[in-house]
Amino acid sequence: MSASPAAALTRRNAPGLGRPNGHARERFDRRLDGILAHATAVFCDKGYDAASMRDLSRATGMSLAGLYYYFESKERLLYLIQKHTFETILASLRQSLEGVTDAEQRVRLFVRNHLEYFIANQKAMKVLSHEDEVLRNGYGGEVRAIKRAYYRVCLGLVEDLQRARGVKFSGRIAVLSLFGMMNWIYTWYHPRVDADADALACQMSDIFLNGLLGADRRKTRGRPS
Amino acid sequence: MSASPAAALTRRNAPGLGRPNGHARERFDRRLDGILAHATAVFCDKGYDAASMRDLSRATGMSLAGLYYYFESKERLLYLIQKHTFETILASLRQSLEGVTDAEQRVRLFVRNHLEYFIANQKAMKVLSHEDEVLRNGYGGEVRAIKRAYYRVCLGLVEDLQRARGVKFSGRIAVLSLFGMMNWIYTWYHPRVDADADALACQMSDIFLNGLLGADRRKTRGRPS
Amino acid sequence: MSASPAAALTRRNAPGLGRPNGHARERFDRRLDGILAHATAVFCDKGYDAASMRDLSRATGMSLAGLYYYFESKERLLYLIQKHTFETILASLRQSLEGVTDAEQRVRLFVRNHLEYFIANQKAMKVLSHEDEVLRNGYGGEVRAIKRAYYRVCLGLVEDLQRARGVKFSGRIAVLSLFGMMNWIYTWYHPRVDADADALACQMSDIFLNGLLGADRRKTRGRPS
Amino acid sequence: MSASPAAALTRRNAPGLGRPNGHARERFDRRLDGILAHATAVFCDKGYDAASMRDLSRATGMSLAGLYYYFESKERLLYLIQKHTFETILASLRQSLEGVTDAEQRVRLFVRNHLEYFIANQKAMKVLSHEDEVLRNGYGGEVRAIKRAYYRVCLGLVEDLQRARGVKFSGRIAVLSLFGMMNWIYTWYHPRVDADADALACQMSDIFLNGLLGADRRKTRGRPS
DNA sequence: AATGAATGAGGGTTCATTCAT
DNA sequence: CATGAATGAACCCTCATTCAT
Repeated sequence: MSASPAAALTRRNAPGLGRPNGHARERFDRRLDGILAHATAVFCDKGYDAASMRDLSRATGMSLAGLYYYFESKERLLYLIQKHTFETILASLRQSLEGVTDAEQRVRLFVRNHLEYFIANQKAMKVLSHEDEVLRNGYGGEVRAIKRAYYRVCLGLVEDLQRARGVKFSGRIAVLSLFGMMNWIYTWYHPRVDADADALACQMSDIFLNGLLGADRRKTRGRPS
Repeated sequence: MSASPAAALTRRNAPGLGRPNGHARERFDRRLDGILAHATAVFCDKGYDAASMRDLSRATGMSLAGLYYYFESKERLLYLIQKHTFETILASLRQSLEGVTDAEQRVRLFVRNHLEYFIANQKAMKVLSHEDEVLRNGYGGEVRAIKRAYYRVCLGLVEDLQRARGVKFSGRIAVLSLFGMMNWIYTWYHPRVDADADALACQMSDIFLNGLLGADRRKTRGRPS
Repeated sequence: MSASPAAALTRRNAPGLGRPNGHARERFDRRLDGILAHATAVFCDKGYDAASMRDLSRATGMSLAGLYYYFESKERLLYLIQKHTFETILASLRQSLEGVTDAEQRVRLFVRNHLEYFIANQKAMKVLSHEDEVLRNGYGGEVRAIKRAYYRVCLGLVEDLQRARGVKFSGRIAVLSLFGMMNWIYTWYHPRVDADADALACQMSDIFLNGLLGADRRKTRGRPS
Repeated sequence: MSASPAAALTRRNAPGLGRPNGHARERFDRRLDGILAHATAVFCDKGYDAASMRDLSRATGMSLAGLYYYFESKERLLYLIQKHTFETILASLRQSLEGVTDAEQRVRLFVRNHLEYFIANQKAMKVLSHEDEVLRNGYGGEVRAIKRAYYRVCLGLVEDLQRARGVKFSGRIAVLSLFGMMNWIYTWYHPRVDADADALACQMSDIFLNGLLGADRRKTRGRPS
């Protein structure tokens, strides 16, 4: 997995086509990542639609036309941000799960990975969560594909757990509820007042796992009359 | 609680100042509610920022200028939608809780009320959830105040439950997690494939309540190593 | 001369066509004059172009549509104001000059009449002076005709003076300079700090008359080198 | 004093930040001055409020959006016109007065400078005179400050004259009357029928100076009975 | 006698984007 | 490698005006 949003992505003006791995390319990528970071902050603060290319120009200190040297459109900028964010969290997840076999531990690791990344990259994650529907056609499809893959990993973990414990519930709703809990934090999380990622992951994992597994052990359940 | 967004709200051109409850007023309010409904749909589909007054004009079949006869600004339109939605759900909640004393039942009722309203008014609830930060100053403040009130009711119910069962956890995080679970459904709920509101409420309540209360009865807990 | 702008003017909806001098007509005219007065104030404060019919509606307390019951257009409103103002000042002038034969006195009376009316009806006079070119076609022509008549009266007085004193100068420039002096006061006159109309008239008459007549008695004249 | 409205003024898109006095800057300023000139003509003909940015776009042959590349608002356009006009006339005045000590000559020079500039730049001067109140806040304040300075220069000259000749009259009213005479010409001056600036200056100076100084030498004065 | 409801046209301004340099 | 200059389309909103009632 690339550490840089720029490195692995096709671009409009990929420099050094004739001389791969050149210094020019590195410099280009570094610039590009810088812009991406600023764009993330701007999209996070104002929302994709309300953010203008001029806002980005101001934030990056680069001219409007200069931006277009790196990115062919505003939409592509959002796409690059979202794709990179998703790919990074997915890669980090795979690494995290490696070698762990216990079903519950694996779910806990999923939650922790998600929240750690979320809190360490709050702005990007808000852009991912909040600007979920704006990308259309090609861009949208690609991002949705990664998202589906990520979702399926989680669903798989939860179904493994079901099998391991012999409990029955809707995996879909369980997983989507979990994502709700986790993704919603962009609306309320404040680093200075709220617990850190690990603590949060612990609490949410508890709620989620107890909620699913402890279900059959409690008495008063069911719909309110 | 008024069944109409229009009825209880001050407006730019309030007709019938001399004869309250007159026919003119009724007709006005009906028109206004119609516009509000269409606007809700448009804001839901395109997002507030991306939706233009021309979109609304098209959707309502009313001229652009005609829209401004009813609403002094696009922002006010969103405000009216959000305020009415919040007020209605709050009123419905109060009615729902009336006479019920069991702490767990009260939490379950909160969840059911929220999800029932959410699913019955999906578009409005998405606009409420998704366009959370766009309203500024006066409008924003008013809506945020109602939201805080709604949050506090929920927090109160959860703390009552804590006291009743003698369990300890962060009410804040519990409640915000619950809201996350519930509000996130606007990103995935499809009436034709997913369970109805009651069933959903039941499952989410179970997860949430078992998650909080069943915690001490399970063994393998805590952070993954 | 009518004391009311309304009485002598053709109107769109002249009530009581079948019963002249009826009470309805009187009431109509009174209403109309009230509107005219408010409109004068609004045009004075914001300028004709920047003033909207809504501003007038607000200022008069009458509905937008109600305004159109009395005046067929915004332009006509300005026309009525300007025409009435001009006609009144002209009528007042004629009365003032009646019986006076001394050429200088007649000029002084012209100045005094102008300034007295100007200061007593500052707002109307500003609207007259400042919105000089906005009226087009029919309306514009009519007002310009009265204005020309007024100008000619003044020119006549000055030429009489020339003949009486046997001095030579451009009557046109003299008269237009005088109008400049007088009309410009709408840009600076403050009732509380500046002298009253009579004193002002006296000073301006002095400047003007000494300027024209004392010319041949002074030595250092002519263009600066 | 700059001969170009553009040269001395801060602008939205000031090119050549890194290379002052570069060709880019010159080209920019030339463009800007051209727009300013067209805008002056349009404001003169239709009035500021009635003139639309689309009118300016048409007059300049530049796109609407292009206009905004040079000027951040319509109001700023008027501001630049007025400020430049005032500054130029003030600078020209200072140069004109230099070395001249005779009090009367100095007043005559003031008049001549004013009228020469007025007639050479009729449109700009009309915009200055007629759109006197539309600028608000910062813009208005700045222009008003220059105007006050210009007024004070004139008042100073007139007071010097008073002292030199030992005559008594209200300097304020004298000066404002003089401005009235001079500024009013935008309402009537036609280059083809009226005398040139010098002749006009001579006549107005005569009226004004004789008016003030010859006052005590004439007999029949004072208010008409 | 007066108004509520409605509109087409147009207002000032900003948008994402391009292209010659 | 990056920008200054420029644009067509669209933005939100207000305009003078009408007409059924």
